[in-house]
Amino acid sequence: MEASPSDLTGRARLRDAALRLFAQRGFAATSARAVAAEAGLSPALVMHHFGSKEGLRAAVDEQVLARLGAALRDLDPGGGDLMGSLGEVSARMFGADPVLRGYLRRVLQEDSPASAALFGRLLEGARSELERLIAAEGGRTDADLQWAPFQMLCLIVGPLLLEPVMQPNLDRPMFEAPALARRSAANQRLLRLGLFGASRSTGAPDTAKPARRR
Amino acid sequence: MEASPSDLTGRARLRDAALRLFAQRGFAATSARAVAAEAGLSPALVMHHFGSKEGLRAAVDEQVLARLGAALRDLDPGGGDLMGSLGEVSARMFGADPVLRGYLRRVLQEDSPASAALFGRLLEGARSELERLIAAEGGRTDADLQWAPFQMLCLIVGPLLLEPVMQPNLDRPMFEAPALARRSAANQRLLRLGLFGASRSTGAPDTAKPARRR
DNA sequence: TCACTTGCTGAACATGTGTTCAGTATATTG
DNA sequence: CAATATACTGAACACATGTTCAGCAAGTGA
Repeated sequence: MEASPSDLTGRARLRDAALRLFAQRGFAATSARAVAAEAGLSPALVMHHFGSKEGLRAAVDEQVLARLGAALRDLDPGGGDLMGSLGEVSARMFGADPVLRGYLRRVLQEDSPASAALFGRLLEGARSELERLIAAEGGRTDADLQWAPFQMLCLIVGPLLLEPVMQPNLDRPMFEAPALARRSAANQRLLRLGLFGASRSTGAPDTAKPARRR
Repeated sequence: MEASPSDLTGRARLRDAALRLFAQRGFAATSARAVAAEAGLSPALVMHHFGSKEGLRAAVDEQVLARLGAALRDLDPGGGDLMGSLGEVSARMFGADPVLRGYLRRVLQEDSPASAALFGRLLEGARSELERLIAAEGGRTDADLQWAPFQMLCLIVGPLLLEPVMQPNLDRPMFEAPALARRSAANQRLLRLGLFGASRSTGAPDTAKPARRR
């Protein structure tokens, strides 16, 4: 059961409103007054609770990164599905919440140390995932192992970053479940076989159905 | 021979200064006064020449898209190198000019119709490139042909978008020539063979040297 | 010479910004 | 009950913003 907005404390409502507006318009383009109005509260309350607009941003960052960190943490345990788990988490995180998507898009666009650190964690995840992938495939590869994790991340994070310009070129929402599943499958196939390999059925089963009309 | 800043007309100097600052800080976070100061001119001149700050943005957009369009236009003629030509143009465009890179990053982050249209053109380029790739490979593929062009673009545009968060995780500049060449090679290999295919020497020759220390 | 356009400026205006502060309810604690 | 802390507000402050406007200097054509 979700708590209705008016049930939350002022602090939480301000933080949520800020998350929404920052995701939509960006930090610089969002005024403290707009946040307060969205939350139905007084602008002065922002200062009371967070000290400054920058403090508000920090609080929002913290909450988002906590949510993201939690999601990334219960990613490992299965260990079986190989890189499909990244598609999983991306589905659970990004697919569910367009606001979170927008905010993450903004964060990954900055060049603050915090952003670089977040990306570093994603990179580490991609690296270990890649190692498992390689091991499962027999340890044989001619690929550029320094760059491969970045390629993985580009494939996964790219659609998130490009959503605003990509979506108008598609006929169905990019982040609904079937599209996500299809993308995840396409990424796995690309990484394992390239565009031209025949899909021999070794390794993970192909769970994707091309469930898109047209 | 480059024209020194003081040789340019006020209008051009304002536009160039705006390009620089928009690329660096974003549009919303850049004041008309800051642009004027960067150009060594009066803020009122922005209004005189462009009517409004939005007009200034339009002028900058126009110039950048013209530059980009020209670069994309003399991409086709060769026709031989397959998708390597995209690496080529990306090297000539993005590698050369960090300012242009920053600005393009900002543009691809917006959700204006102009941005979507620009991406649409990139997408079309990727599609035709992909068709040539498939034809050259014998026309046989199990890949997801609807999604494949997006995958290509993610691999190419991803490093551009992620530069601010990626660069701190690397020990060499991402957009110097050898890194670009290496990335282009890695992308070609990934698309053709995946991470695990043996690099049989059919098709385009492998022109990349892993010219990176460490 | 005059009139006229063009590039450009300084000062000002109205508005929106982040932030401060005194003060008011409401609850909690002694 | 009084005392105190907490959540919250309205009005104000200092400042930055986009924009306007009257006017200056310089070049051009008649």
